[in-house]
Amino acid sequence: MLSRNDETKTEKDTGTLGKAVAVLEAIALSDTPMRFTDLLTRVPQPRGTLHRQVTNLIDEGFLSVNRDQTYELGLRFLTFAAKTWSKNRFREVAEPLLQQLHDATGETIHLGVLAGAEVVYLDKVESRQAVRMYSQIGNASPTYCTGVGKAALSTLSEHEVRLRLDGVEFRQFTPSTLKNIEALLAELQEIRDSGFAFDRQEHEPGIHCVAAPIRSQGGLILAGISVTAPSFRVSMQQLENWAGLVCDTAKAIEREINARLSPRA
Amino acid sequence: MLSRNDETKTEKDTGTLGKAVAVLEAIALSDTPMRFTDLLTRVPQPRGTLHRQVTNLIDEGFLSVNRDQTYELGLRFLTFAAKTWSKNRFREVAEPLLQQLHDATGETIHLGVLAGAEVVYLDKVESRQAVRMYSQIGNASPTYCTGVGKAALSTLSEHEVRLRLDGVEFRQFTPSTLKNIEALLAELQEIRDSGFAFDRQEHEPGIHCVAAPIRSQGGLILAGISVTAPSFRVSMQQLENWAGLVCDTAKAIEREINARLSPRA
DNA sequence: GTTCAAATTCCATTATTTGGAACACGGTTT
DNA sequence: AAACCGTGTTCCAAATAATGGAATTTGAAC
Repeated sequence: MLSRNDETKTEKDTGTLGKAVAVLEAIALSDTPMRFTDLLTRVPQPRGTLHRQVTNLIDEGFLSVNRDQTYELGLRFLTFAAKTWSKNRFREVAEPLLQQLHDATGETIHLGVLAGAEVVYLDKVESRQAVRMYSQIGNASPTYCTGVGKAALSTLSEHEVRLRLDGVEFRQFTPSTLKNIEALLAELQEIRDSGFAFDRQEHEPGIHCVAAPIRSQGGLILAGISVTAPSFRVSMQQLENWAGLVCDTAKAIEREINARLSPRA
Repeated sequence: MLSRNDETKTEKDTGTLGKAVAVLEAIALSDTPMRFTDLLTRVPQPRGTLHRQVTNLIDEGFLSVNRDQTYELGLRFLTFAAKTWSKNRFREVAEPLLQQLHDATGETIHLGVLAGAEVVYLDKVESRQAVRMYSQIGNASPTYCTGVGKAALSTLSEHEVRLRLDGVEFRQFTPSTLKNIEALLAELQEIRDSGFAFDRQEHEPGIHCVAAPIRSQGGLILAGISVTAPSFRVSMQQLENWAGLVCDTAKAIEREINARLSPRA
């Protein structure tokens, strides 16, 4: 569908709602507590306007104020997220298969889906809940340095990948993080050939993984699963040995999803 | 715009935003997948209007469409929730103390805050992650049948409680669920006297707990913590023994919060 | 190929948001 | 005490974005 400006990207302010979201993002992205005036400097809006928006967001529970007049994201997000998560059909279908993969490997399993230029983690299976709960689920990570991200991107054409990552900066998390879009495209081609992706400590030092892509609903959902492990305990060789298993699981999830979602059941 | 009841409580539609939220709630509350026409029957809006609202919500990532044209809550909620949770100062401060309480009792600890007539769980500490992650955190439960809920309510006057619970139906989850506001008020008085609350299998059969209230930021935050256990393993007597510990922890959290939040640090 | 219901788009009307400026409040300085 | 300043809050005519009835497209079933 030909929208207003199609050639570039998703546009900014979807009217009133878009502006409200801009406020929420400003608060979400800052790492220091924000007072009203701080917000004012980050959101290009006059005082009166911003104040009313903030008030509305508070009324709806998407923001809350501390006594020192700093703002925090509101509990409403937790409530909605709980519903989002528990009712997500994709996650629901994948869950038992992720569990199987965990049982087979003994390592942490991630399920992530592509959202714009990032990958959002939808589920995680691990034995000991060492890390706190929301630590990973819901997290948005870059695509270019994660196994799941690269796997998911590999289902797209070079052109589509360029479009999607347009303007994304290749932040160097570790020495092995890919440097630019060309390096990424080259690796994506390898992934297309082999059917699976590695993250060779590209996002976090000492952590690597093997991942496989999932493409569902005729490309509406692009996702991936991975087996993640610390490099001191699990070798690259071991990851390679798991690759087939990961791919099989991905394919199985794909089949399940398409079976359950294609008809209007 | 003549709203129904203006003088009593918070009103409904905070303009455009409120309507958008109404759409999201309609989708969140239904247990069956919703198509466009289904939505139309639940949200009192003309086709054109609703359609544009839905489109905007999709653009922002708060909704997503499946191929069969059913709607789901979008991943954006997970992303925001992850931020909400990890940056929540209250939770952050309480966390180590909850952990201590868990170590001392060996049972599941909940931290919940009052939001309107409900209590939303902010954190949970348990040894084995038997239940899946979003199972409890972010969940909104009634106040009148949960330990945390009753504890939190006990910090309010009778009048305030009546206001807050105005229009809330006392759903009978179990035989011991409180029947009405009078029964609740009577019990709240006992809780005020003793300083702690019980949930005597009032929400879920076989599950009971002991809870204590937390009041912070001059009443801006009303919350509670609880030690929850299955009744077959932990007796009411044991819960009573823990009551003092729970109260102490609640008080400790209260002090921590007030120390950290009162000045404009 | 036709039919029908559902989803989507259109656009003049209308209601809501806007934003500048005035007001209120708490703390600090003269 | 009084003037001051940096906040946050409220107001209201003007501007803009949302509205909703009707027309158009889509797509599945016959």
